[in-house]
Amino acid sequence: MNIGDVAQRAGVPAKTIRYYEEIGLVTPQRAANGYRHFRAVDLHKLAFIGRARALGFTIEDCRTLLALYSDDSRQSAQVKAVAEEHLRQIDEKIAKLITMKETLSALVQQCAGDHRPDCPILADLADPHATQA
Amino acid sequence: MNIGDVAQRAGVPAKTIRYYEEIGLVTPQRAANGYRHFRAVDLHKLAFIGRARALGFTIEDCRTLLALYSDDSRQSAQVKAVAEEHLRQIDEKIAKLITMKETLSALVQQCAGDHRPDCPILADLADPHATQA
DNA sequence: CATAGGGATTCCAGCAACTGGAAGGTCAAG
DNA sequence: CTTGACCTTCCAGTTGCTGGAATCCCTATG
Repeated sequence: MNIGDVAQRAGVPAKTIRYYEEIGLVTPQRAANGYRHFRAVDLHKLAFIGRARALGFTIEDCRTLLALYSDDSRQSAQVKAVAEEHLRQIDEKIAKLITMKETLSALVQQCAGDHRPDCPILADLADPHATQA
Repeated sequence: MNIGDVAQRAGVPAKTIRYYEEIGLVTPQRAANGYRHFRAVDLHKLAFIGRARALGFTIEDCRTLLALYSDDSRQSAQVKAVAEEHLRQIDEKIAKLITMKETLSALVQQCAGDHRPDCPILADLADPHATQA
């Protein structure tokens, strides 16, 4: 299969696949004409990576997960550890975003949003301690 | 004030302040010795930016917000629009992260996390449709 | 007055993970 | 033989800094 096919089937852009090759995540063979030639195992690997990325794993995590995947002597605890650490980071991000959301939506609600210049959002950014309720 | 003072008071690293100058967010004066010289207004601006960044606004948003802030003829609706758009993006990110979290934590819960190689996390990444309950 | 320290300066490089675009080679169909 | 859809490489840009090297400046102390 050529890169276009794999891209479509794995749901990963061709550009991204080339990038993955560049950083050594995948190593497709080459045809005589210089085209990359992907076998079923490459496709499978790319789909794996695609799903891992969709779950927010970093590229380095993907590398680790792929290594574990093809390591018969792995222990599921190793995989779980990677996933749990990632889960922690997701939780952190969510917490941060929710804090932002709360602060910001409170300000947005206080803002008239009309033609007048007075704006509690700007007022808070300018000086949060002077925020007139 | 020199950059170190401003950094401390505005809660923005000196490196970052230099970067902000480079991209034209702030334009401190220069002393005879080449040192950046910050006035109260610069400090205020940097604190403003710092707070906006803490709320997750992009640098471009900061530029817009600063422009609105110093525009007497602004309409609060303009500010509100920027904030609401940002809020939408925060919501999107949260939603994405929560989806990830749900999927991933379900997998993590199914994983024994012991010395054996069998792992539903890897199994799902390898082939989500074959996931054996 | 020499020097040591704690600032400050510039510039270059790198992070993460792509993405866009230019310039060109290849292949199958009509 | 040409057209159009692929493919190739390489370079640059994205976002928002951050680290480090080499060098300069200022103040205080011995």
